[in-house]
Amino acid sequence: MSDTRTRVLDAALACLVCHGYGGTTARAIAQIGGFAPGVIYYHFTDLDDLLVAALTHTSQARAQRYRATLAGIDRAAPAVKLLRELYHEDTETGHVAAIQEIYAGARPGSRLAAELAAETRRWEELAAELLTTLLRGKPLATSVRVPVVASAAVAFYLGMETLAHLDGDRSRPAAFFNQAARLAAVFDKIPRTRRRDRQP
Amino acid sequence: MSDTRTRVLDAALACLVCHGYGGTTARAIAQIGGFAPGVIYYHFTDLDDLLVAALTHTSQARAQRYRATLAGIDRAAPAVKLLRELYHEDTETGHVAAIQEIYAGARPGSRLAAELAAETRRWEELAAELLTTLLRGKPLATSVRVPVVASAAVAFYLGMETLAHLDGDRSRPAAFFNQAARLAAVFDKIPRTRRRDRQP
Amino acid sequence: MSDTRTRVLDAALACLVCHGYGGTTARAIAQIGGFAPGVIYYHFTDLDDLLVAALTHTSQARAQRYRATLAGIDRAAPAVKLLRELYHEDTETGHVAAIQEIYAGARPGSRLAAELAAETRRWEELAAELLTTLLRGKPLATSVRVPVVASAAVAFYLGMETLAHLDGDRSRPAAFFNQAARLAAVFDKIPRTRRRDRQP
Amino acid sequence: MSDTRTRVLDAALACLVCHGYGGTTARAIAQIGGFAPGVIYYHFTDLDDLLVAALTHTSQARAQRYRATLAGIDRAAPAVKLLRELYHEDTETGHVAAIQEIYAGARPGSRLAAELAAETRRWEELAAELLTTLLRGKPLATSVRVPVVASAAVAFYLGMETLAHLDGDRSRPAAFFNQAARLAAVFDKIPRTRRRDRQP
DNA sequence: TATGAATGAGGGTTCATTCAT
DNA sequence: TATGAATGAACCCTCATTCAT
Repeated sequence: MSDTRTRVLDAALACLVCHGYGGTTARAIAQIGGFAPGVIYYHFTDLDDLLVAALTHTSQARAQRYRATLAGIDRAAPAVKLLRELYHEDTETGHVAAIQEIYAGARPGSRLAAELAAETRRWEELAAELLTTLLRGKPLATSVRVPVVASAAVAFYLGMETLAHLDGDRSRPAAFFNQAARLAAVFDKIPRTRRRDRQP
Repeated sequence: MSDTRTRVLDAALACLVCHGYGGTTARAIAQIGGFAPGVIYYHFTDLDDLLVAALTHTSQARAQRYRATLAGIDRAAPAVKLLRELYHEDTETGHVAAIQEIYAGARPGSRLAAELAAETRRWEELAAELLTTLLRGKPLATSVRVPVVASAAVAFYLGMETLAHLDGDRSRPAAFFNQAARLAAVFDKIPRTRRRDRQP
Repeated sequence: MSDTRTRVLDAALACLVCHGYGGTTARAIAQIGGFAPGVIYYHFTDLDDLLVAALTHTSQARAQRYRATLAGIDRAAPAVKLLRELYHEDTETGHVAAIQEIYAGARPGSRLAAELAAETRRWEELAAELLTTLLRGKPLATSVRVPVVASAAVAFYLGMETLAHLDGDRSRPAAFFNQAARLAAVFDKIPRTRRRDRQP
Repeated sequence: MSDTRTRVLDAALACLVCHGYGGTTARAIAQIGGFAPGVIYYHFTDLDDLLVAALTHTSQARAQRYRATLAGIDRAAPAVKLLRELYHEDTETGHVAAIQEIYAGARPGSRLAAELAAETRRWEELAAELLTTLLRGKPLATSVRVPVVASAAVAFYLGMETLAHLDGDRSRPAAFFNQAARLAAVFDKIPRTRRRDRQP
């Protein structure tokens, strides 16, 4: 909770964004944050430990924002619109870039990877909630395993970000959202057949 | 074309798979390949140079295999079946794992990143060809920008692999292919409205 | 100003003396100084940076000593006597040997070479001051361009050291100083024709 | 005597000139000469061995040229004029630059250093011969130990070259020769007192 | 006689981490 | 609580040299 601790966390995220996982060294973080490298080891046992903390820090803050924004949305078109805005926020805050770097760098088996996997599951759950609401009463619902498609959505989001990151081309995500909006319009025209689901 | 050159390439790919991008050091590659680290620098100017060569090596070999396998397929169900098999090959050969590590590690702006972006475009083209064939005559075709969806497919494939890689869980891709098979069955039932497209 | 910084500087000079320019590696310096190689890079950005610092360090200290010792000397015989003593100090402190190695190793165009050239100009100026004083009022003065002869003196000193260094033969400089003393005696017998020069 | 052997020698000298002692590696020499690095080790046991051979190769050729050109010269002014021309040749052929690099790089105690010392002695002898002729019958001769001044001349020549090399400034040698010409004119005006020396 | 592949030691440099202050 | 100096392992890469061909 110390003020410095937060500064370190923020510096680590900023460092991931501008130097990448490989460039996120103790010295680089310290320089960005304007403190001595030793400080890191006062508040965290490890660089790995710091990264884990930074990951949950940003991920949970964003998840909360997503949940709050998407609450009550049950139609695809507005959902896509809001997601586009949220994604825009993600890029502005640097959240996605940082997370993406962690995905890139986390060694399977490490604590960081484990934490990242856990965080990923939370996002899959969030996506599943939204999907469930959107599919309620739709005939397509019978062909769709919600958790699987939720997971696929997260995977896609991650892959999209990886590609965007690679060549710094933000036009791809924009095209994706346009395409999604088009499909959402089609989807929203499919009538709901059943009214009473889940919550009796 | 030297024999050793190929050994170095293969060792680099193997190293990416088992040590990750960050662990793909000259020494690690040499140890895996059973040669002296200096050999690398005899055949390649740089580690970056080696990685670029390894990337195109495996990527183009796989692309050729995909193209050959998917030639002439115009229905979704068999396409999904073949893609599942091809993906299985990818994991067996280590191709995806290696590529995924390169995506993870390539610094934007580096030659490696540029090469990777170029390679990505080739895969997007391949996906676009398949999609075009599948969508031919379908009413959905009007709502779909083929290049965008092709690009999305590549992004999804990449993200899926990243997630699978993270926790070593291969069940996710399996679930994805199952879900895809289900949707493919639905898709294939949609009748083609137009018979004579593109090739008269 | 840190204590260690000075230790690194001294170790670098000592290393130049006993291992030569080519043998002045980070590791060799560290071993001589009794510290870890990494220390060098904590205090200096580069080996080149260290060498530049070491050069100015020793050169300016010696220049000051020369200037102080030779102040007010206006006759050749005592000048030669003092120069012989100063040269003896140079060899004892290792100053000449170190400088000579830097002359030998500095690549033209490098920062080290530039710094060395600047330092050389300072020595030429010092020599010019002495020469001016010695020549004041002598008829020979009309045949002598002071800056050129000063420059020649520095060149000679450097070459003499290079030769002495080559075979470790200190008898050559001794012979040179003897010869210089003999010529100085001749020179001092030439009467000054003009009394009132420069400073009235 | 093999043709290739000479090519290797020339390549080594050329390499010294353009890459310096430190850059005179087996590979660099081979590249300049247009042959495989292995060739060097066929004709020479060592890089050191090659440099020794290259040293004597160029040094003796130049010494012969100097001796032939200066034969019979007994007055200072023409001697300086010829030396200036010879020096110009030295720079054009790259002879001095190469030799200077060897002086710079030869480790004391090495065979190369020993050979260089021997070669230096030969140049000192050559200088002594010229000096003896010039001083014959001059009153100054009594104050001058010919071998010492000859040695000093060689040292000066070497130092001059080192300085010229450092900043690529060829104006210094030019100024030196001008100054020498002026002093030579003065010197030549001193009358010879004795007529019958050495050769009866 | 010449080649090109290969080796392994050692070069400069960076980094996570520790520790006295 | 924070600092900055220090460590030592490891990294990428180069080199003299060897050797099969």
